Amino acid sequence: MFQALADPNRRQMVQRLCEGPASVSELAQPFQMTLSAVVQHLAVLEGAGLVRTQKIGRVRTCQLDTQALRAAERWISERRALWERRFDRLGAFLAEQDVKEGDGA
Amino acid sequence: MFQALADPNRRQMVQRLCEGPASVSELAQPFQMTLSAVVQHLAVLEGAGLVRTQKIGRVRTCQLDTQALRAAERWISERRALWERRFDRLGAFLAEQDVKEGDGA
DNA sequence: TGGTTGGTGAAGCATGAGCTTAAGTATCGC
DNA sequence: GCGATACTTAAGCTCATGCTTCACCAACCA
Repeated sequence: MFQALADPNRRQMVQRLCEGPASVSELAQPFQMTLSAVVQHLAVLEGAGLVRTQKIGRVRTCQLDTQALRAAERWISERRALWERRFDRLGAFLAEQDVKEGDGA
Repeated sequence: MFQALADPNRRQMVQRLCEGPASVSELAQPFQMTLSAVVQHLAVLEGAGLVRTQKIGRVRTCQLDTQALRAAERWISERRALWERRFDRLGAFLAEQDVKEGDGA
């Protein structure tokens, strides 16, 4: 999942898909690379659950699936919150220590 | 940044650092790998701005820096929101297409 | 019907990521 | 001072990743 978002090209594809569904060729258009390469990136994104695709006739249409994005967002925000809460506690503790220091000794 | 979080070992380190600062050796303890390898992971995390470290005497202490986490969170949530807003506008239509495709043909 | 378009699949190649070993440096405790 | 501790640095090895080429199939359309 993070693996999938690690590549700049794939992030750009996600970016593109934010603006609406696209066929494989449309998705490949802004890139220099081969259609083959694009399809491989697409496979990674799909494997990570970031993108869903369906083929109609000979054209495969891709769109974002926000489930995985949600999961990633949650992972990050949980950890951030955890650390920041800890930091607050530490801050309070240090402040208290300070008070005691300045006061007692 | 996403690159840095792409590796499971590094995510585990981040996890560990959520619970408080740690020295390099402490951080390395749960892993099978060499201290060297851990330091290399640490360098990646630090390079991504996820971790800050300072060396006192001969021990280097590491702690989370939530700035980068915040940035990642923002990137994801912006894109998710963008797509979901779009989905709301187009949603009924696309969903209907989906149903017809998957069901009828 | 046959050419063009849109995508698929496999093979191969170059680079980089993740790890190890090994040797080195700076501190700490005795 | 001297050995142990806590890293640091460099080199090398292996396997995964990102890409290309090429052959191929399937649908569209003139």
